Amino acid sequence: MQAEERQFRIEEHLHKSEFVSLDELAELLDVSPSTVRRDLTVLELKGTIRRTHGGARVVSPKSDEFAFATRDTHQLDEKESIGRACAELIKPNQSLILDAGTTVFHVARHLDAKSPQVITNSLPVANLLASNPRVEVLVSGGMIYPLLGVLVGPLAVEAFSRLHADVAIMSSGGITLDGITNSHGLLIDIQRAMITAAQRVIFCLDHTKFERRSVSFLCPLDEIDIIVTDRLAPPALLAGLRERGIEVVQAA
Amino acid sequence: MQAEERQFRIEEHLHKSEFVSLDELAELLDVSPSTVRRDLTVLELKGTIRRTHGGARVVSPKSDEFAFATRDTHQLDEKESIGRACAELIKPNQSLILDAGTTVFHVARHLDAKSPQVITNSLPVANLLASNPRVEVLVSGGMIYPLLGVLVGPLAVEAFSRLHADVAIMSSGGITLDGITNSHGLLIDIQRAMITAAQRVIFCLDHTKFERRSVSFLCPLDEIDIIVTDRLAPPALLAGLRERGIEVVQAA
DNA sequence: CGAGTTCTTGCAACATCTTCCAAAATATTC
DNA sequence: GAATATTTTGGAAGATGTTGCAAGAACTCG
Repeated sequence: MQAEERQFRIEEHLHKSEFVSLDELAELLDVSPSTVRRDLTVLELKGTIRRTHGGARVVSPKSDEFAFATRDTHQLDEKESIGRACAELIKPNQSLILDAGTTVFHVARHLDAKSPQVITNSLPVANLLASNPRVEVLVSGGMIYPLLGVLVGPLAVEAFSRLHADVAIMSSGGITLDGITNSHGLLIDIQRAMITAAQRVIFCLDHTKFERRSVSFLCPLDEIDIIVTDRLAPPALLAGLRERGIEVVQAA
Repeated sequence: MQAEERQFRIEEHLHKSEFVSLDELAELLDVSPSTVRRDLTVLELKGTIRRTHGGARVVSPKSDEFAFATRDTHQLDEKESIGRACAELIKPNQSLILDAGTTVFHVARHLDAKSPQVITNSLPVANLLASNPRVEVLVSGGMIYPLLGVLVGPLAVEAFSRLHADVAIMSSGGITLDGITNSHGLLIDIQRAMITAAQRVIFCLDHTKFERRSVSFLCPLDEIDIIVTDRLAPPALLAGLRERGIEVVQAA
């Protein structure tokens, strides 16, 4: 049987059953587990499926929650501790702008009743804080970018360009000594407006973002006040950041 | 069973019962208590549940669904059929403004991919449609009114006063021959802006809203094009509405 | 405070994954 | 069509992840 044929049948099978084990597939396709593994790797790269221990699942299960909230368990520990550490930097009664990244979502979870005013363009963050009567949540307008639940477009940019906050809590796709970069072009304008609207700017970046460059340039380093990261961030780059006057916090 | 599958079933179970004991889960999933503990730790990190001694609870009772979506089972059948009937009135490719009432939420559920452009100030509606990649959802900005998940305030009013749509689908607290009334003062300005922004105005009102007057006046009858209601609406008032040129649809 | 329960931590057994290599299948060249 | 590259496949060794258990710490409740 051809590789493509096999992979097609794996996809097909997954549409029916949400999850398949490796052995199941090996038997179904009558090939060795090794071959199935290779096929799964290809399919995962293609983005049509997601590998798990012992098998594979469809990319988006029936869950109606947003992709990142359920799917993204990458660097979960790191993001969690970054979230806690960043929340600790916030003083009571400060007004905050919250970016739409997955790391910032974890910050929101730790904010609790600390800050009475939060401005965000992230639906997951809005949903999270909506149930907390002690937090006042202002949602920017905008078009929903489906997978991530981010509000984008001119309405969002304008909302931020006309508001003001004490602190902006941001995340992005990459950081080098040349500055911060991010992958989604749609987000760049909004993030720029967020940075401009805030007195202080905090970036939450797990170690995988260091020394990485994404497609679009977001801002130079001198616009950043604090960077919160985890223990595994490369010391060399951290030293460089400190040299430029940026406060670096490493979460436990 | 897979770790993910287990965790999904734990979440699912918790949505039903608010609290589960460790032993209960261990038996349900047929794994050791240790494994359940580990799953709970992961889920807590993800933020979907909260661990307690001896088990786990939902993160905050009915947090991810807004009050009305769970609590309001009043006239559920009626609202459901009104929702369906109203959705049928929409022609493909019309742009819609969706109000934040519970009845309108049911309309959204039946829209499917009919209308590629939806504008709303309701978080529940936004969440609902966000997972549908074929619908373009524009969210008005605004402050979250916690219990209902409605976006209110100047940002919301302004968003609607600067947008335009073919149809506005509205609901409210009461209707008489004198016009439409609603209870939340905060919503009045926004609803007025919605009505102004739309070419045609549809009101979805179950029979309990008829001959009732709420605190604030919203609009006179001549701004309404269509009213969708259920079988139990009082015929006298319906006749009066028809006399004034309003199209009345009674859902089965 | 103390008895009982529940939680954390470290550990060993087991399953699964990755990496590498040799055999088989397929493609390419002359 | 034979000889030689290239790709694909299956398997083995070692790394990594997962699970259940037990001992000690921490918590709950009377």
